[in-house]
Amino acid sequence: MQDGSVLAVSADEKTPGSREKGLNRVLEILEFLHTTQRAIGIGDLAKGVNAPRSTTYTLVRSLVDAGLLEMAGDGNRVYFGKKLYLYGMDYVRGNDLLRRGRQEVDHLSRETGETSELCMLQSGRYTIVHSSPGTRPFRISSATGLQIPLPWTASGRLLLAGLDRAAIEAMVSDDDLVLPDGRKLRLEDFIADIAKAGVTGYCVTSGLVDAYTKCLAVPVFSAPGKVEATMCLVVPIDTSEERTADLIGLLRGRAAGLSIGG
Amino acid sequence: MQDGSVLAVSADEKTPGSREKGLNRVLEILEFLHTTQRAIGIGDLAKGVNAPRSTTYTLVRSLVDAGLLEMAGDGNRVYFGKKLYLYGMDYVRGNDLLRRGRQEVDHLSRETGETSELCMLQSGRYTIVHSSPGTRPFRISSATGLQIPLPWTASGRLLLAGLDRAAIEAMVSDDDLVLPDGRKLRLEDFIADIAKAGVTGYCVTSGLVDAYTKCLAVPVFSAPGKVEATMCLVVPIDTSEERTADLIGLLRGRAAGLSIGG
DNA sequence: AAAGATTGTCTCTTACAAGAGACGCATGTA
DNA sequence: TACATGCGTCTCTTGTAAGAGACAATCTTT
Repeated sequence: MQDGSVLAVSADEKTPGSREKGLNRVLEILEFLHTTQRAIGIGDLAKGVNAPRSTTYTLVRSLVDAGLLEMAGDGNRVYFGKKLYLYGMDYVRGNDLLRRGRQEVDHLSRETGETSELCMLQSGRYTIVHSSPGTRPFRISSATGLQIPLPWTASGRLLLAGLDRAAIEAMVSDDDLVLPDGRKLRLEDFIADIAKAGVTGYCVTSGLVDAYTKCLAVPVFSAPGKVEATMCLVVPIDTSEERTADLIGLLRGRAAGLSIGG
Repeated sequence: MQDGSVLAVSADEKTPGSREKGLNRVLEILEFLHTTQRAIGIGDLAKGVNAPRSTTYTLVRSLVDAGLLEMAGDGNRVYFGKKLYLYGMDYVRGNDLLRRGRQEVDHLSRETGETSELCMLQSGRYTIVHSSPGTRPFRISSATGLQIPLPWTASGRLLLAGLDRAAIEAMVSDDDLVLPDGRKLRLEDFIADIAKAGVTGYCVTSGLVDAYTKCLAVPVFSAPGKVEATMCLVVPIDTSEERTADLIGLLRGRAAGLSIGG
């Protein structure tokens, strides 16, 4: 059985006299910096990942030497380093879908004026991989790279299309089914949504993450039947039926262009 | 007394019964993938970084679980993962200079038709952080992220401007002074070049990396006197004096726009 | 079909890194 | 002048992860 608990950052403290593996500490550090989105002092970093100060200093030094982290302006703060940027560019280069998807998303948001996003599964969770803000006065933006429970989003329903019931259950925890406003989704309904989305080839959700927006998503295939990513538009919840349909049509066309044998 | 020997990838084998730290192995793995620029089998990866197979399997599993690496299409090859891309984007977001520099470079290459690059120091070595190919029939391209000895480039001379003699010597090994064609640069000449570049505010080198190109570089400052990056154009070696001067003027203007109090 | 190479998993040992904590040096604040 | 708080470095111990190597299961080659 898969042990899903990668990076159980805080939470437990199982064995009292247990030491944490250095690599795991590093992974936690990176993840922590990703959430803070800013340079942070090493002391605070140690607190943040709940690691001993001495260990943290050692690890940070290694990472800085390697260029994965950099000391930020002041002198005693750290943040991501150039190496990570370079590796990230390597990833983009080796990944046609991401490269073209980014362009398509930028293009879509300019064309429609709506916020547009490219989403993928990332270690079992929904992730906004690239987003381009719309031209509307109010910005509907979720941070790139943010991990969001799958049931909260239209894309989540598409990304799970094709998986069997057991696989879906394994990816969705009970907490995930609780929406930001406190409502609880029924697992049955979610699974039904997924099935429906798989058939219709698109998905629209209204007022799930917040009360003012509607999310229109379509799948991007990496192989027939395999949903690799989704493209979505985040529009005001009162967008007309007609415009919604138009936008979905547009999305589907573009997604088809991205897909490989869809 | 900085111990420069991070990632002494191959080379020594000092203590016979010595074990390598997991984190270092990971750093080597990442660096190796960066050089190969493609997905690679775990067995080959182990060979490539000269690590035991069992260890490599364990580490790769951790990294894949964490999303830093991904199993590539076939199923038994690995390459960089989405997480690294996300971290890289975080780096870009937190780094005004890089963000604006990338745009400027893209713009410059479109405007001049020449290959344009943004370069920075990366753990003591010259690194092409972003490059945009020119429109010339022959492409002069060095891979992004490639680490090149400082003395081979015009940018290298500018990046070291402001450092004292000792600091320069510490950053340049004897091997670095040997050019690709076998000629050996004198350290004195290199240091003199640096001083001159610091005063004139630009640097031109001809036929250093290869016999057909000339490199025009200007510094980008992050603080008065502190060279954070360089922008450069790679042009045919027979480019006229006049056009060269024009291009340098253009570069200087753009670099000034990027600099913060320069 | 036998021999060889490769792949993924597992076990066991011991070299060594994670961590506790002390230390000196800066700050800040009573 | 004392007292507290945070930073960076260092030392020493011990729990544990790196690594050697055996294993069965595929694929290639001959």
